[in-house]
Amino acid sequence: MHIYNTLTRRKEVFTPLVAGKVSMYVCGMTVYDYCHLGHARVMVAFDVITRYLRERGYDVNYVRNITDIDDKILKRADENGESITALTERMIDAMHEDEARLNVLPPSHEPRATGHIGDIVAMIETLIEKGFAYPADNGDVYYRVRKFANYGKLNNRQLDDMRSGARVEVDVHKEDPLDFVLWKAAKPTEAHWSSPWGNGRPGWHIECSAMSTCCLGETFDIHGGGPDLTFPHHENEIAQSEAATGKTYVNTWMHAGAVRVNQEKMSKSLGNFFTIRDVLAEHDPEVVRFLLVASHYRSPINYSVDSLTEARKSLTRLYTALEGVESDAISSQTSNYRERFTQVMDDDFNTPEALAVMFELAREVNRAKQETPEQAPKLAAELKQLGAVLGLLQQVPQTFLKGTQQQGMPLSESEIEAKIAQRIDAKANKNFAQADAIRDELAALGIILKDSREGTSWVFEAP
RNA sequence: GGCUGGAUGGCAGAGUGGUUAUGCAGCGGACUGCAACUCCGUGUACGCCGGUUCGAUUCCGACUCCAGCCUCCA
Repeated sequence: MHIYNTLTRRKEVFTPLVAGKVSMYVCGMTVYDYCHLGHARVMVAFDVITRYLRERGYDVNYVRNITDIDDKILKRADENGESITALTERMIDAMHEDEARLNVLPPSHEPRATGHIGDIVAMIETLIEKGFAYPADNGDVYYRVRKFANYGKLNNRQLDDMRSGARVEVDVHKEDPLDFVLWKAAKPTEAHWSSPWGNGRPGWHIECSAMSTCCLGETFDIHGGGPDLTFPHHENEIAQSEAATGKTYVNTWMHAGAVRVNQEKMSKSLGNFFTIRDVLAEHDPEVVRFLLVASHYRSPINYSVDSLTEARKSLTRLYTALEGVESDAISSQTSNYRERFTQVMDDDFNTPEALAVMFELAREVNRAKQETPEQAPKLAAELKQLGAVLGLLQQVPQTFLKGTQQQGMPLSESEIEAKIAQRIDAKANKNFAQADAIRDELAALGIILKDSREGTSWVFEAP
């Protein structure tokens, strides 16, 4: 199995530290606002990775943190006139709701920064003892970047290049402009914890070093996150952890590609983001998930309503293949399709190729349905099983196809069924004009009828 | 300015040193009362210029353009 490692900039054979086990940490959300599609990308990407690793027999310990103390949280809570805890709890609940709707399985552990202040303080103390950090006279504690020889290795960056291009404000309390904060002194009215350096709160980067070490050990297999975290966040994590432990922090670094809108990165600072809940208010969550899985996890993906429409059509094809076939049969034998699926997923989780295999299998199912019906359930079951690895195709086909998850259904199911019954009568009486009129009437509303030997079924496609 | 990626057919999106990706859309046929669904068949492709090679979309170099990071952002 090969995984692309951001650190070495190439695909490498994946060998976990402990045979059969995978330790994985992914940077999660800072909970001051609702999650947007960029967050969804990371959630879904690492959900697929986890599902696939488990499918391959690995025991995966998947840790994804929650940053629940941070400047933006303080600011937002203040603006809203609510307590920090009220804000973060509200956003954490919303996040869990969003991911459940996207069929993202919960991580094995979800540590919160505020739950690990002791570990954070201990790590900072170690860094000070080893000379990699220093308390400043304003109560902050900083990391001494130039002391860490390998600084920049994840981003292939030279310290002096950075200095010339640095746009960071020069902080008089720092020894060097590149130094970053580990512990931030609190103003008297701000939320704080006590520490050897006075009341304060952790800097952003240190919490991930502390929590990952705490949950997974000093060295672990995979560290993941969004595309904008390689610098400075992950670079700083390496500096902190490797200075503190003297050991390799992470073997494989994985980063998801950006979600774009109009070819520009979707981000908080650009203000061009769509929240997950806004998108799900109008689209079936599985369609959104399909869209995210239809591109390779490292590729940028451009979001638009058209791309969702495309995703819905593609997914409709897969569900159409499953429609009207028993798909819960258990088949233990390894087929050619499953082998190919495994082969492409083994190559850095190539989900677009995996879907291509599934589309070919869907064609095979459709063929079987009309030529060798006794073979169809086995093939359909396999398609559904492969879908499960990607977190797709687990709905009852009719449920998906009838679009009950979708907004804008103009008629109730019973009303539609009544129309269909009328049309069947008309057809039985050879009154094709009336039958066609009913079909056209429904089609105008986005309800497409499909006749088959078993009767008439329908699909809802928003007009 | 430094560092990363990328440029594929009408659109989306994989991949490969010589042979069909896949999906959507298009076209022809089968099925159908007519359609839809489904099936069968089918067209348009690898930014630009050089190099390596028997042969490059695929490897190497230059160029152009796009995106990301270098500041909080997934």
